[in-house]
Amino acid sequence: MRRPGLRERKKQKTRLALIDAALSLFLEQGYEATTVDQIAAAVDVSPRTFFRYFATKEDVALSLAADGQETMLAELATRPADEAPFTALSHAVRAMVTMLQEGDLDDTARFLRAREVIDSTPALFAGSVRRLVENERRLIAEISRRQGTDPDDLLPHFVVALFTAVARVGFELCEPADINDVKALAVRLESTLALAERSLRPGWDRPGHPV
Amino acid sequence: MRRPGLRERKKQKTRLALIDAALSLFLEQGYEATTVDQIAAAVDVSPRTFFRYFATKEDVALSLAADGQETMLAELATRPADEAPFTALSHAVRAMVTMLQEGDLDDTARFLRAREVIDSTPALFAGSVRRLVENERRLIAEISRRQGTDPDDLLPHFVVALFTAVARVGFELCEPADINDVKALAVRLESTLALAERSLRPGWDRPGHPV
DNA sequence: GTAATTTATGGCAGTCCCTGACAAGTGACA
DNA sequence: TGTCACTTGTCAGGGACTGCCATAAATTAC
Repeated sequence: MRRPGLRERKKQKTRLALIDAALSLFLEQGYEATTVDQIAAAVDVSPRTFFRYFATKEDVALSLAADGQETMLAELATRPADEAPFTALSHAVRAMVTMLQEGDLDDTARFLRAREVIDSTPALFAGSVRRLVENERRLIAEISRRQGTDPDDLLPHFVVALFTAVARVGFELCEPADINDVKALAVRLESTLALAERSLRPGWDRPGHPV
Repeated sequence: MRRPGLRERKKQKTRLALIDAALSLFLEQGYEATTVDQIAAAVDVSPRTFFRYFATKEDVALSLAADGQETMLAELATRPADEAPFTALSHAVRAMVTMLQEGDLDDTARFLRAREVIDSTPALFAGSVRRLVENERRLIAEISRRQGTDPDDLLPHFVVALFTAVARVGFELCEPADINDVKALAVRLESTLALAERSLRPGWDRPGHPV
């Protein structure tokens, strides 16, 4: 775990600075009202450089969530192969929240701030869901690999789509109480997972159960 | 059911012409590669007019699916109030497919062509999911109205999100067999609905069941 | 320590999506 | 037929995003 070179550290620094500046501006004056020129100017960087860090304007708000998805996928890969798919997926999301609780305080605050902006901005919320769904392909691949089934089977698609739905509701903004700490977020997620658990028949997510 | 005036008929005609031209171009040279100028030129209409018919470039491909969602919502409103939420939603999607089967042949062909383009274009697929999710708000409102519960309750959110997931998988392109007729689409949808039916516990979508 | 190489950045020109405003053309209706 | 409402085209412009090239900084080689 050698600390990376100066160049790399600088890059991470500007990346975070861009995210922070963008989130502040989005909260202040709204997402569509702020231009990337403004964001770049706030960090004292050229607009061209902004697009070298983030492919699109919405990316700057969604990149943290994307990171979360990566850790989720990584966690999923470590789950025992004999674990039921939905159970494994549930543990994977939990790992994401756990990482938030254990991680750097600044990082956690930033993440929650991004969540707040995303939830209150339709365009960003849509983008967030888009990413979630795009990520399903990888989850399906991993699940069908674990089960040794064909990725084109209906079941893995169904399991993953259903899981995505649960995760989506679990991370949703719960009115009227703002979720401003990780704890409340974890509670909300757990109650949604529990609801799913008691709504589904045992063994529903494994092949061979039906008929 | 009086036929609308000339002005209205002309508008519908250009609308369909724009959709057809756009779908052809998208299939031919890809979505990103075609500009709205090209689409407008193909219909002999100014680019400005294109945006009077469709708010965005992706709208021209998604508007038919949006129409389908409208008929679904309308059907949902006619379902008996004592029907279980998920059952009512299932009947609502079925009504959409039925309408396709009974409707004009040109309309059906156009719809399937749009579906083909959407499924093979990541950007459009993403937009399609976005619309689906945006529509959830209305579905949630309707479901909680039927049940007499608070729209902020976890349950209606859960039911609708889960239903959206099922519908999404049901309309998915099933490799390697292309779904090029409505019949095959209906079959796929039914088998997904059946899978959901036997995966869920009876009464899961009504309040009071848990504990 | 200096030179050579790699990599990040800035500036610029240009494309495309999308919008507001105004003027001109076309159906609706008395 | 004449007035009114609505649709369309044109124009100007903003904002997102990209390719290209020159410059500056950090890394590596010597």
